[in-house]
Amino acid sequence: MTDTAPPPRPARSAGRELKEKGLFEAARAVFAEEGFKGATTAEIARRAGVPKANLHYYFPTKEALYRAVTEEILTDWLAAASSFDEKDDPKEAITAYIGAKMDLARADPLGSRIWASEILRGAPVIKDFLETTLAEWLASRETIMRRWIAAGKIRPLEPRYFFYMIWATTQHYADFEDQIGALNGGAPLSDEQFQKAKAQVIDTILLGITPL
Amino acid sequence: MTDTAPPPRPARSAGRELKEKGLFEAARAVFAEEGFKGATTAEIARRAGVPKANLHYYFPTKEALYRAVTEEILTDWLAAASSFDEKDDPKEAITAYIGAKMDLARADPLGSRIWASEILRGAPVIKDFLETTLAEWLASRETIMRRWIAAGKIRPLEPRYFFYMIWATTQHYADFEDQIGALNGGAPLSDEQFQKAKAQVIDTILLGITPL
DNA sequence: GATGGATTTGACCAAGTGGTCAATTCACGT
DNA sequence: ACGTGAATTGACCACTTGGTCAAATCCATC
Repeated sequence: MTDTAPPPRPARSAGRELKEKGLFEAARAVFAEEGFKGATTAEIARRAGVPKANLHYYFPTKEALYRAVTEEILTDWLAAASSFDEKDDPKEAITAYIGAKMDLARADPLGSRIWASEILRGAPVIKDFLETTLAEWLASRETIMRRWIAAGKIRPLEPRYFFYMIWATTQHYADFEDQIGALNGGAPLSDEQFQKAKAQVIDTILLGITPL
Repeated sequence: MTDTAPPPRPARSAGRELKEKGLFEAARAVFAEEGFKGATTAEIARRAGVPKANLHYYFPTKEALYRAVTEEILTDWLAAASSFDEKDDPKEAITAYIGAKMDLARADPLGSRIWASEILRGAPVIKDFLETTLAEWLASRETIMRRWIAAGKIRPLEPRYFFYMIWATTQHYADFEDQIGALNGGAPLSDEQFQKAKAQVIDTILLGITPL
């Protein structure tokens, strides 16, 4: 993920990677808050504590930085998605998947927000990912779901709308963290609250797809 | 909604309201795509087909325009929310509410996207609404839900996480319309597809909260 | 058709934008 | 100590930003 565009050749210095990481994280925060267009390289550099010119030494353009940030997010998404495949039993697979997605939303809300912001502006950068990798992932899991339906393990439903519900709900805890906080007396969800929410999401969805 | 800041007094001209409406709608589109900071008054004026200086005649600042847009969205949200209260039976009330929220997402995706974008940037403009009106709405509906739980009409659960699931899922169909389209072969959901999705969301959530 | 306020708009401005560049400083092998 | 390439950064540039303004135009009423 850090080999997107290293200006010179071997890129060995540990200090270099550290600074690159600082800019990378600052960029995540600013892109998450302001979106691609609203984010400014000056603000990113300021948060990373480096002069703006130095940012452009590590990342030639704002878009290169944004693409680097974006790529990592897609990787994380796929990693969480793989937890769907670890079990053959629908209940276990879905429990693991929702749990992984909830944990990802909790651990990396910025990633989820950048994704959301990217979709809101028409997904210019990740459209290809959506149309190929994500579409394939979805299609193959739809096949699995339909097998479960045929086996009577879950009730008949359109698998894709089922996944949309999972994506929406889990990502809501990242994207709308501020709204949830405002409704929680101004404080973000505690770990206990979050665990309870996670359990409830899992229970509700599992119950919602049981055969009648 | 149009009385936010009418420069002169009686504001009677029909032409005036029409032009204001044009700017208003253009602003909705641009704010939805680019967020508050990313949106430019020049772009809004361009889409509305008027010179930028004219925009500033009707709306003195970009923020005034944004606030006008935002206010209408909150009104629409509350209108849809009221459908929760029309029935005493949980099944009917929840069905009506989810249906209304899905229909709103379908009819006005821009409003939902502006809301999402506003939350993503920390909700500076609607924070007060979240902490007062929305918090009160939620608290009072939580009371209703707990009554249903006590009566054994729905299974025990934390009402607020239940509502988050509804909000997340319904708004997903607006905020992530482009993603859904990309996963639908590049075309937005047809009316039939959308109706099916709506029905499935309602069925899954209702089933997910039935007493065991 | 003259009056006067409502409306329109091109020109303009100070501040901010992404990005460049040359001059400097640093780290390290010799 | 020296040389060399990597890394740093202040100054700068062309362009865009939100917003202003005064001059022009419209239009209902007299």
